[in-house]
Amino acid sequence: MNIKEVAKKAGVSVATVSRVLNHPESVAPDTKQRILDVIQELEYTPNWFARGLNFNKTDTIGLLIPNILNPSYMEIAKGVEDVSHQKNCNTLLCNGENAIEKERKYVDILIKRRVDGIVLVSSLLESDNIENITKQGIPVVLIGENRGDIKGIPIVRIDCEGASYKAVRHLIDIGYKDIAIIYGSTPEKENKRKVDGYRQALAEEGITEREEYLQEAPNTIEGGYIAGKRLNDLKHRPRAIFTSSDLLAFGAIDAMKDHGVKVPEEVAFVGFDNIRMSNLIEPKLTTVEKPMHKMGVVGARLLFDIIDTKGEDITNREILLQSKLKIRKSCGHKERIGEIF
Amino acid sequence: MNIKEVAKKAGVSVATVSRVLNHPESVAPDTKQRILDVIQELEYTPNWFARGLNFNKTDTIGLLIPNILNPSYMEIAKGVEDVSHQKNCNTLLCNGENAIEKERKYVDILIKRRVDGIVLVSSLLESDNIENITKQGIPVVLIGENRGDIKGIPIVRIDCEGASYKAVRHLIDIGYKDIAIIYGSTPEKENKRKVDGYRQALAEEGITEREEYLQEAPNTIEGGYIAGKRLNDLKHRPRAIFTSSDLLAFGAIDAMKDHGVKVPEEVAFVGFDNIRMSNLIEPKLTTVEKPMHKMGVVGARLLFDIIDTKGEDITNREILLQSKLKIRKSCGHKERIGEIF
DNA sequence: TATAGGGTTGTAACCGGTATCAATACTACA
DNA sequence: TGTAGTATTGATACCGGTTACAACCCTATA
Repeated sequence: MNIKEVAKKAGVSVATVSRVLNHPESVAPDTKQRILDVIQELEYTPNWFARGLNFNKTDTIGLLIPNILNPSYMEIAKGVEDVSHQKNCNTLLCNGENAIEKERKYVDILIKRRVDGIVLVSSLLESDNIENITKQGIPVVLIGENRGDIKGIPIVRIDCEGASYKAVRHLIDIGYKDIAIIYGSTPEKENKRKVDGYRQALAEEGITEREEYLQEAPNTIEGGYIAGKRLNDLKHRPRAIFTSSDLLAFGAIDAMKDHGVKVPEEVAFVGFDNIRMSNLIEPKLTTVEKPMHKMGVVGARLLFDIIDTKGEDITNREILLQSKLKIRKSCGHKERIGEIF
Repeated sequence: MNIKEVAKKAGVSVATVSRVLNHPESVAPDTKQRILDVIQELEYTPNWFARGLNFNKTDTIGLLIPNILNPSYMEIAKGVEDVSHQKNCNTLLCNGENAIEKERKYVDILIKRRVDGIVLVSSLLESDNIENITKQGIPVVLIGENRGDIKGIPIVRIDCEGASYKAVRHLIDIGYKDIAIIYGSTPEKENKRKVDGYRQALAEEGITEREEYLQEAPNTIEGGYIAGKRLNDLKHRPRAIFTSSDLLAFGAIDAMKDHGVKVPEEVAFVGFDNIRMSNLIEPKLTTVEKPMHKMGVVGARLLFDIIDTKGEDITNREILLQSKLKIRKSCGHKERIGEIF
């Protein structure tokens, strides 16, 4: 089942067989046909390793996401995979599990496997880790918030801070003042920005910030539940809660329901991401629509641009996609709020 | 950055360097240390392809699932990945997108890449496709329903038919008679079994089956919505709906709400899978608890058993995991049902 | 002192391909 | 007919490792 067998059976040299596969135009038509027939008959496919050894190319990209059970990341992954598949390229999906050591380990593996490029989604990695990748000649593209100190690496993101500002601003506009935030503990930088946006909206309105209204939690439904419960246990309970992800909102809303607190009548909610489930829960969740699939697509395209052009000055590019607030029932209505507060 | 450089710098032959990496016990301690120092200094890692060419082993398994946006499959994937990662093995996650051609294409890629084994989750592939894999000496394990005609391939599954029977039986027990089913169009075999379980429960009770109560739909929230709407538009509307997945239930419940039909007062629901979201929607969904993560773990362990032992008569094994009905609010209460019907 | 045997190392064949270069055959043209 | 030019093919070095085998050194024993 190797090239020698094919060559022997077709009565040619291995070079000719190799040529049929790589430069078919340079082989006489009848010889070519004979060889192709033998290839088909023997179901021969060139050895993956041998090819790699010569070409040093794998037609594989690495995709590292923080958590494969988080639909928001999976939608980004889907976008990346769609492009990658279309480019006849395989995707090695790695699950960082919100742990920097695991991310590092995966990156090492990806480098070892000589992937053609790497997409990092909301990565926890620090700049020297990432530089280490590019130093090996492997292109990298970031999707989601940057750690801030990483320069020269192309990135696709949304304006988290601005989006959060607008979300909280909306709560203020419809009458809320006691607004809390539940933000994920990872990725740190991204959530810091969301907190910044929240703070800015409050500050602008002269609302003094309460420290106990800032709740950090693991970015999961369970995390949201715990943080929601904590907020609910406060003496001075918030009337509205902004969460840095929809999952956190789901958990917090569940906590409210479990403790007999009505949403949105007693506590309003605004989430972040607009995952598919966000308009299926009760009440439908007002949330920041993050163009997840598109982020994946754009990020992957950018990566392939760099791979195909060997990266001629595409680096340093930053692509900012638009997000917008999707207003649903979970933050109540102006009229009703007027009645209640 | 190749083995020659290391050898030169350490003043030894390439063979000795290679030995340090593969059979360190056969190298004199001081030589070994000197070489290790050079390796560290030069940040040398053996070329992936060259190693593969010699060992014909990739430390990679392939994992093919029908849809990466379906949380039910992702939980299985997580289980597989957990084991694989623990085994120091990489996982190549492939998204079949519910299309047999895409599955075939991915399997070809996985074979070409000489993965050490393949896990197929609820695959659409036919027996000859799968035999083609094992013929190449690549172990395969199936998770989820079998197509029925595939023999000699180990499989981890639950009793879909029995679970569905019990689910519908529960609806009957609490007083429902007009029970519809919404089942996913893929994977065909799995859903056929669920329909069989549904039918059996009805037949046992002498309830005549209505053809219009059998609704097939793509296994997504959107599919559930459409099927739910269709059922709702019937002249003789069902009083209870069993769905072959939670996603379908979510969509159908959403359709009911949009059309002002109360759940569970006017239509009861029972889903299948028990994905994380199923007890967050309103009303909390009664559903068949499928041990997804465990299925992934068990399936992956089985695969590694076969890989490690070169498959000595482990084939033919079938592991049946237990599922149970998780009763929540979406199918109403006996008392209340008594009032309504 | 000669020799057997273990420990350590180097040489070179090999894994399965690709690509360079030279060799050959064939054509066209002077 | 001689020769240049082109099309086609084969022999072989090479990609970067692993490993069988041989060679060497050294020590222990007869």
